[in-house]
Amino acid sequence: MVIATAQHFGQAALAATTLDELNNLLHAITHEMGFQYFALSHHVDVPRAPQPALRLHNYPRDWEAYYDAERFGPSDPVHRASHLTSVGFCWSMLPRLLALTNRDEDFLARSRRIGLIDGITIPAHVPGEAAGSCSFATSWGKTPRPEWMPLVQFVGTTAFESARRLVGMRRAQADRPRLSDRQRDCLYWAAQGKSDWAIAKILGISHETAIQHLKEARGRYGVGNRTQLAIHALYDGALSFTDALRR
Amino acid sequence: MVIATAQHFGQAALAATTLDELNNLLHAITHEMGFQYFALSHHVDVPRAPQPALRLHNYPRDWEAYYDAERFGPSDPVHRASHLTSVGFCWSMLPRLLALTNRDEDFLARSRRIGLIDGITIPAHVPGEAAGSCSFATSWGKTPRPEWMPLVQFVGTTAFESARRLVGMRRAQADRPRLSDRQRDCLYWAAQGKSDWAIAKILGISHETAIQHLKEARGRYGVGNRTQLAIHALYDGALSFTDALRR
DNA sequence: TTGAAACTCCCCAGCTCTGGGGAATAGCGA
DNA sequence: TCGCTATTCCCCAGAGCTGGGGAGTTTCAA
Repeated sequence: MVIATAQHFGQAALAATTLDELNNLLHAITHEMGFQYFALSHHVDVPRAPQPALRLHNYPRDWEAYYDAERFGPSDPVHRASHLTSVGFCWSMLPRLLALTNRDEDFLARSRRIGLIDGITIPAHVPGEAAGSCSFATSWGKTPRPEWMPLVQFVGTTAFESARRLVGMRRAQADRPRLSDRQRDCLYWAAQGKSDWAIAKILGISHETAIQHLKEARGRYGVGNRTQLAIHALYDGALSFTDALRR
Repeated sequence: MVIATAQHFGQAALAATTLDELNNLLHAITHEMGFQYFALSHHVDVPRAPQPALRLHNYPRDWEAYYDAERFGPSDPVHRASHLTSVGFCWSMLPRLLALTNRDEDFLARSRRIGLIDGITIPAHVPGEAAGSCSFATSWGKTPRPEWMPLVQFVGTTAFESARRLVGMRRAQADRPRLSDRQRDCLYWAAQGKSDWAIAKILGISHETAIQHLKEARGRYGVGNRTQLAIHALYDGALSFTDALRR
């Protein structure tokens, strides 16, 4: 019974006390759902990450070495696609989700060659933390069963949450920079490509004041230019894409 | 059969062409899952939001007026809790998820008084977009059935994704510019705050070449500065936050 | 009342970015 | 072979951004 499987996994995963335990649970459920491989990770350059990052998987060993050597952690097309949606997706739908570069194609071809034929990736995002996902992959001949999607979605999300708790990912709301209203106003327009001068006109303040607000905003985020300022604000939700893309 | 219900909803939701259609689907599934109310929304001050924000619900009308008057959109404790996790949670567990202020307690008490006794909220985050969630609530006497959690999780996530697509949160694939590998390399570093000169050093090319690649990249996206270039590339997945935030 | 924070305004030097040109090489497919 | 794209390199002028100063008001909470 599918729903019982899900429930059982959910309870076990959230009760797990070590990553090893979770790893074993993932092994079992992966096969139970008809997959051969799983990979649960943060989308960072794991060996070089400054913060502890998640990575649990049973992909072939060669693959991990290749992956790290090429630093795919942050630019893996599957991961990039998972940043665009809140639901799980089949790898076969990648070309419809984003424009693949030559490198992406090479990467995917290579993955297939070592046995990762098709898979499903479940995104897992928590504002202010590194993006992550939980993938399940099939090898030769097998294809993911679409009717199991609800189960896969639940398992992936639950597994990720369990892992997050186990490595103590939760970041304090406190250490997130807070912008003042005026700083956000200026950033809002800056993110739309307006110059300091234009922002000043729009807000009805002097050129120097607009400069001052953005200077202060950069300081709060500890960055040295507008581009990084906008990116950080987007990431922590101070700014949204719908704010930034209306030109 | 639970899994069939989920599957059917998933297909219908992702095939829906209007918010009305989705609204009807949510009505139906809400009752099918044993709830009375649903609310799918972006966590913003909806009536004052500069950009279109999602909000579909069948909560009592009084509630919406109260909610907007008090500007709970961004500070609703249920929403705040949903920013701390990637899985759904029961409202009854709120006190274990965050420290509730007096205002929070008042808000929850008032919600209960008008018939929102208990509920489950499924977070839905996409990096760079306003945070959101999909909640299902019960009225008098009924309590959420924990064994339906996997189903609720799936339905909530899928409904949110469907709504996101319907309000055009995501741009069509067709008009998405494609960057060359080298352009993306330059942008990758530019998004990390590197100057043209630094990018050139890193990639081992001349200063002028780096400038040229970024010039061309701006042209492809039809934007006039680095900030907008980075934002557009982040939005369409050519660049990921983990690329950009690794300083 | 004291202080902190927000908001406002000003100056300047120097670095960085942008848009306008031009041009050569290599590869790939029609 | 021709044309297209990607990649590399170069010059320049002007606009824009950044970091370093300083300084006034208001508001709100301790």
